[in-house]
Amino acid sequence: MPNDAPAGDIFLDVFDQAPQRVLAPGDALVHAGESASDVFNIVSGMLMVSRFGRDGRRQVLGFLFPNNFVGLTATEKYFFTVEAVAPSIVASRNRDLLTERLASDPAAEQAFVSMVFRVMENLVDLAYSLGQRTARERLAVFVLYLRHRYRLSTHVPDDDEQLLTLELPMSRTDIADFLGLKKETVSRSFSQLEAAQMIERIGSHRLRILDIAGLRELAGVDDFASPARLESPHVAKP
Amino acid sequence: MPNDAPAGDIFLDVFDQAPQRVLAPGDALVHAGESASDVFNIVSGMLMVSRFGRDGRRQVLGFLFPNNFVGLTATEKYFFTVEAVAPSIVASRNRDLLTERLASDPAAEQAFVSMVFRVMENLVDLAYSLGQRTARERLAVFVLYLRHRYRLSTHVPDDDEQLLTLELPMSRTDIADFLGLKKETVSRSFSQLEAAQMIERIGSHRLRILDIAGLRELAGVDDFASPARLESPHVAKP
DNA sequence: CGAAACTTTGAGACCCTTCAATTACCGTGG
DNA sequence: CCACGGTAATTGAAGGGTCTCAAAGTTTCG
Repeated sequence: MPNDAPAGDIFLDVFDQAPQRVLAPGDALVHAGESASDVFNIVSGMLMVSRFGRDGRRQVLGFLFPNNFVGLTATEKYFFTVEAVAPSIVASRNRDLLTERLASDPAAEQAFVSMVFRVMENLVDLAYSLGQRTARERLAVFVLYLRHRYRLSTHVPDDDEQLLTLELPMSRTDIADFLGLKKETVSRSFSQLEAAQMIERIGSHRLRILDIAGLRELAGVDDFASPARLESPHVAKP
Repeated sequence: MPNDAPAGDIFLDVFDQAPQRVLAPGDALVHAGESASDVFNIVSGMLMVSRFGRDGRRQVLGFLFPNNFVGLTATEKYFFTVEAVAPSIVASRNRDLLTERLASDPAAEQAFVSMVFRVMENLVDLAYSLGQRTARERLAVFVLYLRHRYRLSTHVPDDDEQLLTLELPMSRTDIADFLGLKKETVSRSFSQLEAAQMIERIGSHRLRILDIAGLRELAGVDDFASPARLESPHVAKP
């Protein structure tokens, strides 16, 4: 599941000195249907969470950055797949260890629950994008989303210059399956954002943000996080 | 947030003898942006959870049935709106009461967390529908979703005859905003399902399922719940 | 350096949307 | 109980955005 990682995810200390795994792009960390006995924490790199339909269609649910947790599930089996999109290192622990940690420390439990809610809000944002936004808008949101996640993961100030250059280790197909589009549409939409002077492509896996205000305007959000969360219009009953 | 209600949501006992509110269709229970100091439980009727964009676009996130909980949020403000779509009765409690209940009873806490994960899985299903399915498929899923939720809410056996007749108290626009479509498309897709002998419309707010196998085939799921959760194909790395 | 894979761009088709008109539903009042 | 008016739902026709199919260009990596 997608997942933010603000400072205080203290429960992540269960991964201190945990065994680590090295993943190459394309390597799977968990397959849907597998037993969910282990939980994970991203040490470095980038991973992708997705859900498959029986006919092979795929919805990417989010991307995972360093200090993001993997292992949310209601049942004892994962119903989503997690795989690396960039070379990555992942720490793993038995789920029971986490469960004990949470049970014995209310602050950790609290931090965990709060993380779960952040994941849920990310899913709500994704649903809003998929259901309501156009292709160009979705891509603008995506760029801001990546920037936001890089910022959380690096703890760099929000206006830092280096956040204007973004790495895109995933393929166009991955982006397409995240945004509910086809890869050709993703390419075309990138071209349009570039023509509008909002971004500049640097090769095919890096871009530079030229007009963040324009992107925010197009996306309809100030930051990626919390669009329309503070106040909003709603259907008036005459 | 959408929400299933299997038997053991024992934490709902905090709503015993709680004050109740009566809502008419269109009445809001919570507005996005409002303080989240209260939590709620649906006693009867049907409500709808939605998220608004600043330009007025709306994504409906789910529908709420009796014994569904309202009040999930990471922050102290709600970022979604909940309103009645049918005449409803809702019980309310101060959030602190629930917090104490959960803190003092591990079983209740466990049940609560499990409910949160179910909500999350519903959001994942929604994202999959919005991103990957066609209009007709989405509507087929919607019909099965309603049936599934009615079943959970009534505790009637899965093959019960009465689950073949469904009430649709919400408007076509509500359905459209749930499925990421326009109301005309919803109408047309209903017509197509009817022409395909899968459903029969009875007035505009009731329908009868004629071919549940066909709907499941079209939706790509056996039941509404857990499509592709058990096992799934996934991208092979050549 | 060269081949394979990925990305971009183009042209045409299709599905959903938009705009518009008709029909059905439903609450109100006679 | 029926007539009426307003709102919601359905259906039709035309348009637009995204998808499909195809080819050219670029990147990556052995």
